[in-house]
Parts: sequence; structure tokens; C-alpha cells
Amino acid sequence: MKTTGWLFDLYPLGDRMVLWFITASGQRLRLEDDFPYCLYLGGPQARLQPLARILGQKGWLRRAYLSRGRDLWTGREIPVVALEVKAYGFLPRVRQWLGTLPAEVAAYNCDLDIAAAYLYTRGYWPCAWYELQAEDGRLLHLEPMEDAFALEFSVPPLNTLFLSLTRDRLIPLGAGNGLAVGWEDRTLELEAPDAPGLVRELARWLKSADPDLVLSDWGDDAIIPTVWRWSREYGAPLPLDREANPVPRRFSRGRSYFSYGRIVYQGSSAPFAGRWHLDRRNSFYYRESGLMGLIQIARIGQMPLQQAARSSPGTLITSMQLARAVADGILIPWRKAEPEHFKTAAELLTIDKGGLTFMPPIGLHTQVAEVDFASMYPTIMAIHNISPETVNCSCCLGEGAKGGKAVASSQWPVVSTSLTGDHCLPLVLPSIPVGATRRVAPDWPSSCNDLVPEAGYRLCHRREGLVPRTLRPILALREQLKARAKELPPEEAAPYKQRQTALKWMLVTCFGYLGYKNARFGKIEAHEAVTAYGRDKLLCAKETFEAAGFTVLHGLTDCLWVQKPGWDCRRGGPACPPSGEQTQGCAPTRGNSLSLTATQYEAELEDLCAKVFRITGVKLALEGVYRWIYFMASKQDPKRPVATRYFGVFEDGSLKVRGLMCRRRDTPPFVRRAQEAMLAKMALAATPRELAALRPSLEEMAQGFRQCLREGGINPQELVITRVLSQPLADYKVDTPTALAARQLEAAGIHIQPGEKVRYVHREGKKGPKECRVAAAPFLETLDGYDTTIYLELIERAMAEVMLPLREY
DNA sequence: TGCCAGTAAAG
DNA sequence: CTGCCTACTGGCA
Repeated sequence: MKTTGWLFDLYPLGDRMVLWFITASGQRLRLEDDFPYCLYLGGPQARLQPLARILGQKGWLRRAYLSRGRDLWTGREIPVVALEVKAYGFLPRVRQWLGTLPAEVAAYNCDLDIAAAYLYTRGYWPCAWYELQAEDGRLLHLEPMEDAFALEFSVPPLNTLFLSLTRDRLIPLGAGNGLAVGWEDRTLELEAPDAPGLVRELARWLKSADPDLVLSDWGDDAIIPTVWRWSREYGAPLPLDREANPVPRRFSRGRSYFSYGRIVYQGSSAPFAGRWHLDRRNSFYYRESGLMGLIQIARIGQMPLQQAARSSPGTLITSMQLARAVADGILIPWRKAEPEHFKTAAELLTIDKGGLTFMPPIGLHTQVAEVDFASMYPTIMAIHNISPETVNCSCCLGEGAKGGKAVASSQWPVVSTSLTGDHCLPLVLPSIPVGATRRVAPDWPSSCNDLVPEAGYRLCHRREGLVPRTLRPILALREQLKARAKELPPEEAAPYKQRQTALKWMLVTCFGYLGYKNARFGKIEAHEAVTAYGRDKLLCAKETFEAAGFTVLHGLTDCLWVQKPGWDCRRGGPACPPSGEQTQGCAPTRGNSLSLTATQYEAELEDLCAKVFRITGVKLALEGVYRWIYFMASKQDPKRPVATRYFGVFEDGSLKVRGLMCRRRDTPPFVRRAQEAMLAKMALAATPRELAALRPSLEEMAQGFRQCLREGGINPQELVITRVLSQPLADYKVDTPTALAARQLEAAGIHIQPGEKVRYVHREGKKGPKECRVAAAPFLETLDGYDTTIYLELIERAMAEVMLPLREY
């Protein structure tokens, strides 16, 4: 049988993979494909043969044979023994045994996810169209009809069943909470007298609808584990899977883990076999980028979609790197091999600095433009060939600087950290086959490309690293998606935006992962190299703008706020407000710059952006010109500016707000909306004078909000504060509202894990008994009132923040 | 007033 | 796939 099909779902079963296709004619097709899991052993030849024999005798192997693979760190081909495991069920035992091997024997490719390993080695990816050939339910041949990184792709229509709870997810199903299903624009609560009845009702829906996609809210953590337990307890069959054979279903507990210095909670997962279950509330990527974003990352990450949905960006980018490695014949180390090189305290001070910041002048400013580097860190990794194995690589050792010190040699001069001159053109490495030895062309301006600024690390010029090879196609596709979204009308642009957003998160995380001690493809020196180049490039941008007569007001990692006094903003009013604090940014205009029009201003900015791009190799884009922008002072020391709190209005009337209360997730909705309403009003002002003129009406608005709070009668939901439990409840030393609320839930039998959200309303003053201070959601129905004082304080603070620019005129 | 614990933002 | 750095608040000595 020959047909075309869309690879929908796949999972391991016994010793083979099961693949589900949706064919062009709409058929749901289940096929099996024989796939032995293969891992490798490297080390002294004499050791390997006997080891393979021992494994063979244990009956865990299908076969073992000599092979070759490439070492990640050296790029050299090495001999290995390939071991094909008889059935997937033996893998845990094999891994355990491998862990007992002496250090001279290295195990490779032994901890990959089975479905992912299948996709990597076969060169397939999910959610794509294939020409396929099959017989008796066995896959004979599969030929992709499109590219994984294609700009356009099509998705067959998916039968979708919605599943949700009728009340708060913390209320257990069956104990006051109901189950609702949605199908074809209708939603109804399932009526059943008892648990087995509910299971039968749900089973009936699954059977009759036979959905491809079950889209749920809290399905992973709350709904599916419960209904599945009932199904087993009462012997009521529940066809969650399309797979007819028994599929192991274990509901792992959710995990709490750290990411970017903050704790996050990933709930347990409940995937189905042969159809998709997506829990919207338990999927980072669904939340951030919707179904199209998910499909995008499943494709390029070569990971089954249900897994991709529940993965962190870190897992996804790692999967892409693994796929790249397998495609390039690189052996995947089991545990991270390279320790961080020793650094002196002085070196740490100069190197490990992160992003560069220029502090803004406090107060209101006009004629300010913001320029941002696009995907700065990933682009740096791509164009400078930064990868764990390319920083201070052994293959180029002796050709330049040594071991992290900028040692000058006749061949590789140390360059100044300033990039303003034209001595350093950006260089995009040609795609070098990994491992291929390639001599550097003599005309490469290699000095700055191979020596990391400040740190002086060497970068490989023989091999293109795994990370750049992985990033390059993502960067290219994201660029295309962004461009496509821009040229389309909004309603058609949405899928491209979603896909673009999904890629953004992979790119961002890729940088973070370079710095993680335990990341498989991490190396702290590579991380430092990226930030060092980043500082260099931001500095270059600053100097370029200053050389053109601009003042740089503010800078943050990859953004710059610049100003050229004198542009007449054609709305009257002085070019800049007369305020003592700001004379630095608003020096008296000299010469003829008053004749500058807005268009000329933008054109000049674009010109300079293009120039910075030519020098640095990273695209600098004009984010916009502000009608006005306000940089906030520290609350602790009003004379000191803070880098991350500002707000302003662009020429097109749109707002940009950072760091204010309305941006915080622990601000109650009522306060957030109040502040947003004030800001929306302020966005109408084109000049500081107009802004000042808004004062009476803004005061009136603020008064209205206060009044509203005093009168009471606000929906408690509007006053809910959402916070993340930062540690196990028992570890709390202070009775913060968060801890008090979590304890109330604990008392009601609801256990909150670190990283999970806690929601509460302030109920009684801070001095009252601790048990009464807050009321935890979802138990707000009985709430008799709220602490007016606390909420008035919050609203006061929110109002004060946005009223600051009015005091300037 | 200074210090600590707890929490969150922007990049 | 596992602990940036800085700002801010609230409570306590």
C-alpha cells in the first residue's frame, strides 16, 4: 500500500516503534516499524570486545558490532562497539550495568528518549507529510515530502474534544468539582451519580467522538489521573488511548526545579497513545505559542508532540542539539565530561559579568529612540562559532592564545575591545562538515573572531560547533516567520507569530544552557564568551551613535536608548522639559538640528543601525521613537536610577511599560487594571505639556479607584494576589501571606508544591491573628470582606508610580 | 535604623 | 536537563 500521510503520534512498544499517520484522505493509520535502540562503547579496544560479550550473555542484546563515531570534544573519529538492545524494556538494566564500568570505558547514546532516538537516527520528524509504503500494518518505506524547517506547512483537521473542571482545579474531582466536555462548539457538564458513572460517561464520549486531540485544562495533574484511577478501581474501561495493546501508564509526580534562578513547577503528565492529550495549563509552549508553536517545535526538535508540549525550552533545544549530533555522526556523551577550567578571582571579575548596563538619567525625556539587537546572544553563538567544544578547543591548541589568557603572538594579535573601527568585519563561518579539517583562508580577519574580547579565549576555526550548527537554521526560520507575519493581515499572521514566538524561547534558552554546570552541551567558558561579545557589541553600538552626535541615555544588555536633542517634535512645546535632573541628556541644542523632521530622524537612526550591523554582524533594529519616556528612580534612594523600570509612549501611540506594578504577576487584577487605565490615558499625551495637562483627569480617575475600594463590593477575584511558593511549606521561617495561604490549603488537604501558585485575598489587617489575615483561593465564597487598608496602599503605590512624570512640568 | 527573608522584574 | 543579579517590601531586633 502506498499513500501520503501526516506523522501524528509515535511511541515505543516492546521492541518496535508504533507510528500513527493521518492520511490525505483522512484515515487514521497505525503502523509498526522495527527499531533496535543502539548505544555505543568507546575506550581501549582490548576492553570493548569482552564487555560486548558479557552483555550478550546476559541476553540483553540483539547484536553487537564494531563501528566508528566522532568524539564531540576532539572531532576525531574513534572506534566503538555498537550494541543493539533486544527490547526497550532492557534499557534500564543495561544503563545500570554501564554505570558500573571503569572510567576508561565511555558509554555513548545511552540515555536518549526512545522515540526521539528513532526520529534522530531515521531522519524523520513529527507533524510533517510523508510518502509512505506499508504492508500488514508494517511500515516499509517513509519519504519526507517537505523540509523540517519549511516556512509553510499544512496541518490536517484534528477532531478535538475539550475537557475541563467546572470549578477551581484545587477542588478534587468528585468532591465538589465536576467534569465538563466540549465538542463542536458545545460544552456540557457530565452528569453521573457516582465515580464509575462518570467514567462510563467519559468513555462514551471518547468512543463516539474518537478525538485526535483532547485539549484540557488541568487534565495532566487533576482530571486524567483521577478518572484513570476510578476506571481501574471500578473496572470501567476508559479508552484514553487509541492503541489497543496495553500501554504502560504511570503518572509521575510533578517536579519542582530551578530555571534562571527561579523555581518552576512542572505538573505530572498524562499523554495518550495514538491520540494527543494536551493540557493547556501544563504546557509552557502551548501557553506561549499555541498549537502552531507546538507543532513547529515538535517538528524541528524531532520530538513527539505530546512530549514537546510538556518540555521546557531547555529540553527542546537539547533535543535539537542531540538530533544535530546524531545526524553529524557525533557520539553523545552520557554524562557531561568537561569540567570548568580553573579561574583566578581576578579573572572571574573581568570575565563573568553578564550583560552591560548604562544607567539612565532619572526623569522624563523626549526625542528618545530605542534600538535593540535582534536575537543577540544566539546570533553571537552562530557567527562567532561559540560552542562547548569550540572554546579553547584542543584541535587548534598552540596556534594562538593559550588556556584562557590573551597571549599575543605574531599570528594572532590581541585586539582592542572596542569594535568601532572597521578592522573587525563580522564573519559568518561557512558550514564546515564537522570534523573536516579545513585551513583558514589567509585573508580572514581572524584576530577578533578567534579571540574572545576580555576573556581571550580561543575559538575553533577548524570545525563549526554543534551549537552554531543547531542555531543557524532556527535563526533563519525565525527571521522568515517574522517577515511573513509582518506582511500579512493580522488574522492570517497569527500562526506565523506563534511559531516565531516558540522559536524565540528555544533561542533564549540555548544561551542559558551554555552556562549550566550540568547541561549536556554546556561549558561556562562558552557562556562567558557570548556575554563578552555581547558587551563588546553594545559598546560598539554606543560608540557609533555617540560618534554621530547622539547621547546614549540608557543601555541594557542588547538595547540602547539614544537621543539627539533638537529634533522638533512638531507639536510645539519645548524640546525637553526643564528639569535639574536631566541636563545631561538634554544639553542645549547647538547648530541647526532644530530643522530635523521625524522622518529624517528615523532615517538617520536606521542608517546608524545598519552601520552597527555591518560592524558587529548582529542586526540592530529601531524599536521605535518615543514621544516621551520616563526612567524611574530607586525607591530606596531617590537620587539613584534603576535600569529595569521605565515607561513611555511611541510615535504610533503604543505604550511600553517595564517593571511597574501592572507588569508583576503578584499585583491583584483590580490594581493592575487601575494602573493600566491610567497609563492608557497618559498614552494620549504627545508632549510633556499635554501630559501635565492630564493631571486633573488622572487625579479624578485615581479618586474613583480609591472610592471603589472603600465602598467595598469589589469581586474578591479582582483582589486576588497570585504568588509562587518558593520553597517547601515546612521551610518557611516567616509567616508571609503566601505561607499562611498555603497552610490553609494544606489544612484542607490540598498540597502545594514549590513552584506552584498560591492565590489569596488579604482579609484582616496585619495585626490580627495569623489564621485570619488571608483567605486562600479557592475558598473565597465565604469571604466576608477584605482589608481595605492594604488594598488602598497598593492602589496608592500604583497611582504614584504612573503620576511621576506629571510632577516634571 | 539596619538586617534578613521572601518575592519578583527585565534582559 | 537542577540555583543570573538587582529592587523592593515587610517584619524584627
